[in-house]
Amino acid sequence: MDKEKETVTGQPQARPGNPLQQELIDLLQQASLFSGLDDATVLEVVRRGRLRLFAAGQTVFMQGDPSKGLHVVVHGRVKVYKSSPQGREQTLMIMGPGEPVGEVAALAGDPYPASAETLEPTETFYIMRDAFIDIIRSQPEVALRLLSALSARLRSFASLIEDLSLKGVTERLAVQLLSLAPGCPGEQTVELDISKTELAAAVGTVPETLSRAFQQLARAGALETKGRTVVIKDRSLLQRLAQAK
Amino acid sequence: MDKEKETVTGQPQARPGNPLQQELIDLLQQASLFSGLDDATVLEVVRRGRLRLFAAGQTVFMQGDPSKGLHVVVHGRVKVYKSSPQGREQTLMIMGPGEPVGEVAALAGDPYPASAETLEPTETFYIMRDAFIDIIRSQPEVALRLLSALSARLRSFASLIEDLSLKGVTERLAVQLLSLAPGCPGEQTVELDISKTELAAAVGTVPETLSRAFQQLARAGALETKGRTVVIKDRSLLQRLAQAK
DNA sequence: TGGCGAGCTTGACTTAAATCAAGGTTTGTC
DNA sequence: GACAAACCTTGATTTAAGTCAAGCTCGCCA
Repeated sequence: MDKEKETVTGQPQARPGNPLQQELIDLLQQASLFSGLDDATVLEVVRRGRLRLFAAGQTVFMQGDPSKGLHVVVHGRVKVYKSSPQGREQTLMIMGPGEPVGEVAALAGDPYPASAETLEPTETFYIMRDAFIDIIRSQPEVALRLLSALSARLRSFASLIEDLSLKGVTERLAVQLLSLAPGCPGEQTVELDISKTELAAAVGTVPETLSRAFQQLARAGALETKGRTVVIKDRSLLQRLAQAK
Repeated sequence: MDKEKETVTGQPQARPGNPLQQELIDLLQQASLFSGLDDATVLEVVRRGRLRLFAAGQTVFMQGDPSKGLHVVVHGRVKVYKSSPQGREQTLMIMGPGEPVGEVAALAGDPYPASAETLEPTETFYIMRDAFIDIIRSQPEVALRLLSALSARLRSFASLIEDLSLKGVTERLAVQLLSLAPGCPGEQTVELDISKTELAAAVGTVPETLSRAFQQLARAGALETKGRTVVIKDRSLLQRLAQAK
């Protein structure tokens, strides 16, 4: 697996614009940022951006890099994270198809406040900063949608802060698992879509501690695990275990 | 000091509109959310909101309350925080004059994701949700300003997450102190504008641990403290001590 | 001015979680 | 199908930070 990094300025691949434009328009209309806009507007957006391809594990941007534009994930997944000099990482969010990445930096023109890398082969639609600013200025609908995307993110950051500060690792893991499992009562099987090492970074801990947290939840009777498969045996118990320590 | 709490629905005080309108317009034009707007627009905003007065330590809203509108701090300060059942608190941010409070909930119409209380006697300008939505729809400028306010907040939340997850208490305290002190080199005196107990909640710890963190910084020669006065003796050392543990 | 109380500090102790080290398991590749 | 490389788990140890319990300091009010 080629893990060679690539700076923001490099262009992994740019597809020719014309034959695929309709496909792209369709894709962007799925994205919450642009959905519900008329074709002409989306066409304008498409004209001003381009597709970029990334291999699995490739860096999309690094914290501190100057921001030149923003990405909308077309398919694949992008992890946004902070890392310490000692090599520990805290995942801030994992963005999937339709979700924007790097828009905060693009808005302000500041350097990226965090790093981003792909978790799997990923394609993004990339819009340069100036074009993006034009679009939100001329399309109030887009600005409103962006506002609601940022609000949602603020809420999720606030609860991550709460959990990191006021809860223990086991509680945070329980929270995370509950958010992955769509929430019907009774037994329920969840297939993790990331490695446990990645899950540890998302929960804010190291793999060893994550492993012990899984043990604790299993010993309590809330779940069972086998590899990446998690069987939630007692959702309401798990909910109780997710409360502050 | 009357510490009696008051729900969001209660109205602490509503000033009569007319004679003070010009004063209010001036105040709002200072607020980053509305600055640079023409008088007519601001007048429209003023018409659709009202002033509210809060005593020191009074609850502005509680996490989970239904959100009815948003506040812009006119004077005083409001602390936004999360709290655990065990009574520990994590401060998310402290908002001063001109800054909006509760706008994320107001935008989405969701319950407040955190609680807020005043740190001192405070006056806010309060706009009901519907009026606020109207304003951002009809005033793209306001939407853009709100976007930049939310972006700034996201950046600060992201770095709080990073610090909580990847740094120790002493490092976080150093970060906090650096952000309070405007940043010229050489010796510098900072007067804390909150109690050390409040500072502990902002740094994400308890007063006992905060006290020991101050000791450590003092023993290292970075600063000296006396009551609420902090003398930064070696700013560059403090910056080094603020790096990840 | 004296005393009361909140806020702050200090010390001893406990607990949670990171680190270190090693062994086992899965996965993917040739 | 065998091997290597990640990935994951387990145990032992260390360290950071929270808790508990006093005692102190300072500002405020009677």
